[in-house]
This record gives sequence, C-alpha cells and structure tokens, in this order.
Amino acid sequence: MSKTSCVGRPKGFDVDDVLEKALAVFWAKGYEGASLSDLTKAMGINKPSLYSTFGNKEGLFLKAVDLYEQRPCGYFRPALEEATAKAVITAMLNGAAQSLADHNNPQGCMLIQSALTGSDDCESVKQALISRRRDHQNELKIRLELAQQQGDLTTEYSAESLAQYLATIIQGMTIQATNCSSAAELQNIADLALSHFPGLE
Amino acid sequence: MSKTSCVGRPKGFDVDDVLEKALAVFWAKGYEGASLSDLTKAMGINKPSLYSTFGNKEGLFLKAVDLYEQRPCGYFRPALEEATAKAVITAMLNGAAQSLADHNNPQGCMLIQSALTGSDDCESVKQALISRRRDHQNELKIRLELAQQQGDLTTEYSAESLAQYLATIIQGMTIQATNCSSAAELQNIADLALSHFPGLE
DNA sequence: ATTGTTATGTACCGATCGGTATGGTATATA
DNA sequence: TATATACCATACCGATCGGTACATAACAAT
Repeated sequence: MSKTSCVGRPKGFDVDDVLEKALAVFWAKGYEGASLSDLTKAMGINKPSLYSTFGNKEGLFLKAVDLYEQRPCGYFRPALEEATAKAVITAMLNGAAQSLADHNNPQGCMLIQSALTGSDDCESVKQALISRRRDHQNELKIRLELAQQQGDLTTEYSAESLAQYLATIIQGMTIQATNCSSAAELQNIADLALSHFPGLE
Repeated sequence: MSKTSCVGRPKGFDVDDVLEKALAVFWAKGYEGASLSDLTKAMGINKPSLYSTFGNKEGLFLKAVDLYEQRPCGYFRPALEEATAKAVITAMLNGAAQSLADHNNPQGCMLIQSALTGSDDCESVKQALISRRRDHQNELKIRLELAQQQGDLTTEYSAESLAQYLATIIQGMTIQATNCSSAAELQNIADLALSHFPGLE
C-alpha cells in the first residue's frame, strides 16, 4: 500500500504506523509542546526520515489531525447518519462521553487542545483547527436542518443555534475530560444534556 | 501602596501595571507560547527586573492568574452571591457570555487555554490551572447545595451534577469564543442553556 | 560627601528549538 | 556486477529558549 515498490532503498518503517505515534504525542502535548525529539523518539525514526516523509512539523501535524478525525474522534460522522435528530444528538453525546473517557487515549480532544493558544509561529495551525471545529459544527447544522424538514426536530430554534449549543456542550465535555473527570461523570453530563436538549419534543 | 519607600533605588515601574501587561500576553499566547521577549517587551521592563520582582516565568504566570481571577473573569464570585439558584445560574451564564464577547480582552478564558497541553516543563502550571478550575466548580457546587437546602433548587439532581453541568457549558462557551463566535451567538447559547437548565422550578 | 542598598541595562550562559548537509548503506534496474 | 536511486544515522546549523553575571545608576541613611 505505502510500498509502491519504487526503485531505491525501501523505507525502514510503516508510514501509517509512525503517524499514529506522532498523533499520540501531539494529542498529549499539543502542537508546540511536542518537540521534534519527542516526536522522533516516539515514532522510532530520525529527523531526516520525518522531514522527507512529512515535509516539516506542521505537515506532520496536519496529517496527524486527518488521522485523528478518522480514528479516535470517529463517533462524529457515524452519529450524523442516525435516522432522527434525537438519535443523532444521542449518538453524539454518548460517543463524546465514551471517547473522552477512554484511557487508552490522551485526555481531551486533539482538535481543541493542541493549539488553542501559542506563539506567533503557530498561527496557521491555530486557524486550521478553528476551521475544522467550525466545519464540524456546520455539518451538524446541516443535519439538523434536514431533521427540521423531515419533522423530527421542532423549528422553535434555528438549526444553527442548536448545532452551536450541542457543539458547546461537547467542547465543554472535552475540558472536563482534561480535568480528570471520570467516565461516569462524563456520561452523567451527556445524560443531563440529552434529557434537557432544546427542541426534542 | 506598592511604594513602601524602602532604602535603595526605587523601581522604575509599577508592579500592578506591568503585571496587567503580562496577563494580556499570557492570556493571548498561553504559558509556553508567551516568550520572555514577548513579556518584557509588553511590560516595558528588562529581564533582570522581571526576575527580581516575580521570581521566574512561572511565578509571573501564577501572579497573572491571580489578577485574572480578580478582574476580567470577575463575574464568577458576584454571581455566587445572588439570592436564588436561578439568579446565580443566570448571572453566571450572562456574565460568561458578556465577558467572553468583550473585545478589549483576548479571546477565550485564560484559566482554560493558557496551559491545556504543553511540554513536560509546564506540568506544574497545567496542574495549577486544573486545580483552579476544579475549585471554581466546587464553589459552585457548595452554592447549589445551599440552594437545595433553601428550597429554590430541586433535589432531583445532585448539586455536584448540576455544578459540573454548568461548568461544562461555560467551558464550552470559552471554546466557542476562541472560534470567533459573535457576542449575539454567545448570548444565545447562554439563553438556551438557562431556559433548559435542569432543576430550575 | 560617603557609604550601603536596590534597580537597571547589557551582554552573556548552556540548552534546546526546528530544520538540513553529508556520507555511508541498502535496494531495484540494467 | 555496475549503476542509479532512495533511505538512514550522525553531526551540524542559526535562532531562540529561560535564566543570570556584572558593572553602572539612583536613591536613603549617615
């Protein structure tokens, strides 16, 4: 797959494999907090290999973000596919609670905590993450608009408001996760939010 | 006040004044993202003055956090003094919305974004901020317990759950604020949260 | 005016930052 | 086997990091 078998010496590592190691480091330490030494040590490769494969630190980070959105944060897209607004929101809240409580992963959400602030150098990374967050919120809005058209979500509130409200709660849950909240606490928050969510009959 | 007029050459700057400048830098760039050059330039002093006055970077940061809790984030304590649970929660949500929308300040909440992640060096700062957040949540819990005793908050949910739920929403709002949400959007989130808050009548 | 004390500005410290030049090594093609 | 190609390890680059030594300047006490 990643071995298209070109001429020359083959890579001594699996690209997807080391990317996953890099993801774990960025997730735990953030973009600027993760040094090249941290990364190469965790990935088990040397700096020239990293640069020839991923371009530079920022390129590696963005690839890691792509992987993050496919893997651990993976409850999001499936939740959008649920049949009704209530099912979507339920899947979203429960998925967040479970994902954030999973101790196999670093605490919190990578899209939020890896570059909320930072030096001037990381402005582009910061903006990239803001875009991803807004994109997610927009996908959710579109799904809730559909639900309103299909009649399983009241039109008392705009889809935009409700999407923003749900995003706010989930983002708050990610901060709670970094505060060492337990799985039970996170699930309790999700339950409270669901049972009092606006617009669901 | 800060000039107790001791022996020796007097300071050429006002301590509270430069601390406020430092706060603005830490708030915007985070603990590690704010370099000593950033800080000294904004404060208008040189490094030796900074170190003799505040100890080191971490000492300066912690002093800035103290100041932050008194000043821009200042809606918290007054809100606890409100007469009823509903008034407390209303003041908390509206205060957060207004404070976060104030463009005189950097975006977001300093207690959250200035050290969510980072290198190993900033572990103690990270923990200090986690403590502050949990302390705030605990103060809120105690206030809501009192409200339950006084009968203006139902006992359907524990004060601890409700405090954590409100903290989650406000923390989510701070992330929304860093996503360039408008004042109207933030207020809308606050309104939605208030009108659907569990346990209020 | 002298002395003691504290603050200031400059110049510097070792360590680490992100990133790269280089030379040797392993592989595919010919 | 010869050669071209690409990867790997080491050592290095200038810049910046947090922090400090040192000489000088400004004040209070005598």
